This record gives sequence, C-alpha cells and structure tokens, in this order.
Amino acid sequence: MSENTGILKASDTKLKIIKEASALFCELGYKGASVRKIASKVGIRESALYNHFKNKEEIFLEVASGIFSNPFSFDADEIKENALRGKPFLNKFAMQYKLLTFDKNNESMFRLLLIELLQNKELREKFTEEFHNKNIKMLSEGFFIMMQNGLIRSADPMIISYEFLSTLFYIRLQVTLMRFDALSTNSLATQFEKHVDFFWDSIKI
Amino acid sequence: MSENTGILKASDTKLKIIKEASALFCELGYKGASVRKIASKVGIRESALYNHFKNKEEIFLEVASGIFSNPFSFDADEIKENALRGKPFLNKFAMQYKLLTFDKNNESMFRLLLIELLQNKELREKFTEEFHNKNIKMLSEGFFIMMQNGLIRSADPMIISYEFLSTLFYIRLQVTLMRFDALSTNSLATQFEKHVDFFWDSIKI
DNA sequence: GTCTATATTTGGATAGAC
DNA sequence: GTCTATCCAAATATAGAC
Repeated sequence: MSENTGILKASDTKLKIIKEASALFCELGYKGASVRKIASKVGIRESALYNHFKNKEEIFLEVASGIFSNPFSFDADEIKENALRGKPFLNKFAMQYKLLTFDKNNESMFRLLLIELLQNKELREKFTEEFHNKNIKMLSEGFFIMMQNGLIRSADPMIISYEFLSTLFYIRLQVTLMRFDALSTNSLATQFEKHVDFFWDSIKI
Repeated sequence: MSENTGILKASDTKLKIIKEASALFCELGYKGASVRKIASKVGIRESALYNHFKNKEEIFLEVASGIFSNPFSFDADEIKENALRGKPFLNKFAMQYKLLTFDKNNESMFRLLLIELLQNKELREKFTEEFHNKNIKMLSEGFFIMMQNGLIRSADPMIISYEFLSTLFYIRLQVTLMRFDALSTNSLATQFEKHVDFFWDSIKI
C-alpha cells in the first residue's frame, strides 16, 4: 500500500508536468517554454523535473506525441456504407473534422503543430502522414465507391480528395488563428457545412 | 564624396544585416536566430549591430515587413477582362500563386510566416488581410462577373472564392514543407493545374 | 561605425542534503 | 522525489576606446 502511494504520486507529478508543459509549449513554442517556467507551473524545482525526464527534449517529445492521437475513427465498413449514400459521407467526415477543430484539446495540439512544424522534422513527417496521407486514402476510397455507383462525376479520386481535404484544413487554420486571438468565429461557424454543400454540388451527377 | 562613402557603407551594412537576419529568422525562428549568429553572419560584432538597430525586435520587424510585399498585381480592368473569358481567370491567378510558391524569396518569407504566425499578433492580422481577405475580394469580383455572364453556375461568390483559394494555400503549404526537407516536389508540380481543371469543371455551366 | 570588454539575465542541467 | 545551491553556456545589451 505504501509502495503504491509512492508510485502513484510519481505518476501524478509526471502527468502534471506533461499537462503544464503542453500548455506552455502550445503558447510559447519549444524555445519559449523554458524548463524553469514548466517547473514553476508544476510547482516544483527544475531539478525535480529531471527525476521524471532525461531532459527538455524528452518532455517535448512526450507532449508532441499527443498531437496525432485519435484523429478519426472511420472503419472500412463504415466508409463503404456512408459512401454508398453519397453526400452523408462528406457530411460525416466534415463534421468530425469540425469537431476536432473546436475541441479544446485538439486545438492546443494543432497550435503546437503550427508552432513547431518548421522546427521539427519528425513533426513534419507525422503531419504529412496523419493529416494528409491518411485522410486522402480514406476519402479516396469513399469517392471511388461513389464513382462506381454513379453518384458523382468521373475524376481522379485522389484529386477529389485533395480538393475536399484542403478546404477543411484551411477552415481549421482560420478558426484556430481567430480563436487564438479570442476573435468571434461566427463568420466561420457554418463554413464546414457550406463547404460540404458546395463540394457536393460540384461532383454530384 | 567622403561623406557619401560613409553613408553608403552604413546603408550597405544595414542591408546586409537585414539579409542575413532574414535567412536566419526563416531557418531558426525568432528565438533561434540569436543576435550573435546574425552578427557573425554579417561579419561584425554584436555591439556593432546596435548602431543600426535599437534591438533584436527592430531587426525582426524590418525583416517581417518584407513578408507581404507585392503578392499579386491584378488591377480591376485586368480582372474584368480575364473574368469574361472564364477559365483563363482561374489559370492566371493560380499560375501567379504557383510562381510565388516556388520563388526563392517568397518561399523564405512564407516559411517565416509559418514559424512566427502564432507568436506574433501583427503577423496574424497581416496574414488574414493580405493572404486571405485581399485574395477573396479579388476572386469574388471575378466570379461575380462570370456568374453575370452565365459562364458559371449560381453560388455565393465569396464561397466559390474561399473554395478556390483554400486549395491553393494548401498546395503552397505542402510544397513549402517538402522543399524545406529537400524532398522532390514532382508529385505536386502539376497540382496547381489539376486544381484549376477540377475547379473549373465544378463551376462551369 | 566597429571593436574589446563587460554587465546582466535567462536557460539547461547536475550534486548532494533531506 | 523534492529541495537548495551551484555550474556553465548562451543570449541581450551597454560602455568606452579607436
């Protein structure tokens, strides 16, 4: 019992470090979030941090690993099922994207991604894989099925996916920037829906 | 004559500072580009920098002011003329966008923009104005004219513009990231053209 | 206008007591 | 596992000689 208490406390502190470090990295970037500031927010000394992490870089990597956690949760069957219905496929995808955009946790991670994208090669690679390739693949399967079933006009499914995804990303970027400055996102609130409407009209037969 | 020489030399050094600082800021970000590194690249001591700039921030602001210099150069007549022809309007806009994307100087500035976007409010505001609002306005006028002339289907010109612009931005982002890692952009080389083709098929009547 | 020298601050990291 | 104390490096900036 006394052993467990000790272990639990250690884990608690580590979690708190991750949490506070994450907030500081998101706000100030890697360089801006000093070890001192992190320790201070956690409520311990710098030296105590090094009982949980080898160095600053290790803290960052642990925080950064959260950026790409669970983006979407379509499975193959779900894709096929929705794709056969046409527009609902687009709607479901866009609405999940919208949910992520406005989700507090995902928003923080997206900020961190933007801040460190050009400073961290691993982040860029993961970005390409998780934010682009994975989504393009998923969408392409859907559009391919729609095409097969005569729901949409003929075109390269990869191109259609690219066009559909790029606008979603752009909306997300705009929303993130506006929310960063505490600006109202009213004007963008329905942009996801408008995108789906416009896009469906662009490809439907 | 001796006076002019002195003044010219001063100006030369200042220009060189801007140039080297720009390269370093683009590569390392604001915090990463230390005054030491800048001075070293210029070939002078840190202290000498302060004869040309009050402080580091002032150097950065001068560099950052170059980010938004001369993006596009459509005038109202040119817009109208091209819009009346339909697709060439899209092509011209996209090709100018592509040119900027691959232009070495503009590329550096775009990197700097990405690196500092979330660290600098002024940059965000300028970004919204110069990269978004200005382009949306320009495009909207074109699409409005096309709609009036029965060249494209009926829709909100702002929405059409948003859809068209967002993909261009996304391509630019991808290209910039790949070139940053010295990856081949072959797979993206024709993406601008493909975008125009797909988009025109999406709106033409 | 540039240099040497230096002040001052901040940041990352370690040693050793408790 | 946390603390105090301390080290060392790097960064911004200034003073004063040339």
